[in-house]
This record gives sequence, structure tokens and C-alpha cells, in this order.
Amino acid sequence: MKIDELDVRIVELFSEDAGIGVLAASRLLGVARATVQSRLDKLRAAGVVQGMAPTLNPANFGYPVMAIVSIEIVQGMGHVPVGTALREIPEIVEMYTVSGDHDVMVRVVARSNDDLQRVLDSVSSASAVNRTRSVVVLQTHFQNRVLPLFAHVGGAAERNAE
Amino acid sequence: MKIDELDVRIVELFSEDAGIGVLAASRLLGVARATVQSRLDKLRAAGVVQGMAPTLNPANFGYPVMAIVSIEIVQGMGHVPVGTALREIPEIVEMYTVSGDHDVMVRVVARSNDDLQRVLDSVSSASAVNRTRSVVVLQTHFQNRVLPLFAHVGGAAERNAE
DNA sequence: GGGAACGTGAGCATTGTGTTCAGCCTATGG
DNA sequence: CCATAGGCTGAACACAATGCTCACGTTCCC
Repeated sequence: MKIDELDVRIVELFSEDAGIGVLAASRLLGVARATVQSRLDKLRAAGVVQGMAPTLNPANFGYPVMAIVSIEIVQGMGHVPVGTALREIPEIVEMYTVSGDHDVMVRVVARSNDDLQRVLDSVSSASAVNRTRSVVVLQTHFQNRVLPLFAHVGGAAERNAE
Repeated sequence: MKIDELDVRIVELFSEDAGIGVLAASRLLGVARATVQSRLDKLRAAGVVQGMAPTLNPANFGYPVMAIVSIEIVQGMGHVPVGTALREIPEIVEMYTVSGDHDVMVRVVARSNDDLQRVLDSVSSASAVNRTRSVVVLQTHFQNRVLPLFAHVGGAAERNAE
């Protein structure tokens, strides 16, 4: 997928406000409506843009506390059973299988520090979980900040070879 | 902010496809259009819904490799200079200040394992960074999965969703 | 009971959508 | 050197959705 500056500008506009609409975007960018439409279609078809979704902030509906938990699973168990077990815990908002000392890393949210204890316990008590180590998030600098990278890719198209 | 089942159903609909529109959502839910509109306004005003944004997937525009890096900063330096230094690296898509042995945790993406080396080096060479430890993400189970938690808050705990 | 907050259904003018089309430009390749 | 393909344009069209406002019926609680 080749991404140029127009693609970047379109995505930036829709990131500010997805409700902007194809027509308004085309006017702001000084291009034809059909162009914006076809670019969006292509970006979506390529999977670059997965879709448009409302951004939910757990901190604003009762879950201001966040922690990152490294999980070590018991030897001999695949990572699949852990995955299915942990999937049932709604407080887990992110989950990866990773290399290194630990096997799984998750990000959890909680209502309070007290509540975090409960969440961590529910993680620990999942089957196939051996040991956990958790750190509390003190400050969120940014989350899911993909736009600068995307702009970098789009801008590098002219200056650098790919 | 009090969240009821209608709020959850509205957000679920818009999460599937934010372009669904207020009118179509109201028809699917069997409520008046003005109701959906006012609910959305309130959710947005409360900050529960931050906005609607296109979901970008770095894996689909050239960055399929992902890693999580724990960073220890040099004693005596505040976390602010590290933050500003790391902010300049577009490959960092997530950044937290955390408690525990390490001080900062970031999630980075890269074009390949080779490229990951370059990204990690650029992190390590940031000012105030003392030591880093990184793990490679082998599998992404889910990212930013807030809907189940939101549904849980909305009193849909008894109900089996999806 | 009074009042506030909420949901309803309806109305209105305006605007955006999806779709299609022919024409034009530029880059690429025979 | 010309031919072809792909992208962008601007326009057209019917249709649908939007933002806004309103009067009215509930429900809940002071």
C-alpha cells in the first residue's frame, strides 16, 4: 500500500472529527469529493483504516486506575487457555502474548486502588496463571498515537525511498 | 455519569460502524431519533465518548512488528524531559509513567525485527534514559477492548452479549 | 401538587450521500 | 513516439440524514 500526503491529510481530518463528512473534507483539502471518497475506500480496503469507532475513555465512566500486568503461565500449558480465561475479565482492555521472561502482558483498569486489588486477584486466579507482576500506571502520556507515524510514512514517500 | 443499557447499545452500534448515523441507530433500537441524539450529546459532554476516530492499524501500513519497552531513567531527572524526548519518536504509539522498578513503559512498532533494533536504539539514546528492557509482542489478542467493560457498567452483566 | 428531567413524534429547511458519467491529465510501457 | 491505464475532476441525480425546534405525555422526587 502506497500512502501519500493526501491520504494522511484525509485521515488527520477524520481523526479530529469523524463526523466531518466526505464533502466537507474535500472542500477543506481543495480536492474533488470523489477523490476523497475513493481514497477512503482504498484505505479501508487495504485495512489501513479498520473502521470508525467512538473512543471510550474508562477514566470517565468510573475506571480511573490503570495497571500493566506481566503474567507467567505454568509450564506445559499453551497460551490458548490463558487467553480464553482472561478474555472473560472485562477490566482487561489490552492483551498480548510476548517473548521474554513473562508470557502474557495485559493492561487493566479499575475503579480504585482497592478495586485494582480485586482485578489483579481475578487475573491471578485464572487457570494456567503461575505468577504475575504488576505496575501501576501513574500518568498516561498518550495512547494509540498512530497519526504521527502515519504522517511519517506519508511524508517519507517523496523524500525517502521505501 | 450514570450509564444505562440504552447508552451501551448506542455505543455498541456506533462501534460497529460509526457511519451508521443517528437515524438508523434510533430505528434499530426502537427509540426516537432525538433520544439517541441527546444520549450521544451527553456521553460526549461527560467525556465518556471522546470522539469518533478512524482506527489505524500500523500492521497494515508497514509496521507489523511490535514491542513493549520498560525504561529506567537516570536518577535525579524528572520524567518530563524523557517524555518530551520520546514524544518525538513516531514509532512510539503508547507511553506511560509507571510505578515499580522501571519508570516509563512504551509500546513501539517497527517495520521488521531489524528495524526494531533501530527503534530501540533511538529510545535508548534519548536523553535521561538509563536502561531499557524490551519484550517482543508475539500475538495481539486484543487492543483497546473497552466495550465489554462499558457494557458491564451499563448493567448488562447478567445479559450475555455478542 | 409542582416541577424537573426525560422520551416522543412531528415538522422544517438545509445539507450530505451514493452513484454514475464523460472529460482531462500524467505516468508507464510497447 | 504513441497508446493505454489509472487517477482526478466537476457535475448530475434522487434520496436520505441532519440540526433544530416544538408541544405533549411520563415518571420520579422534593
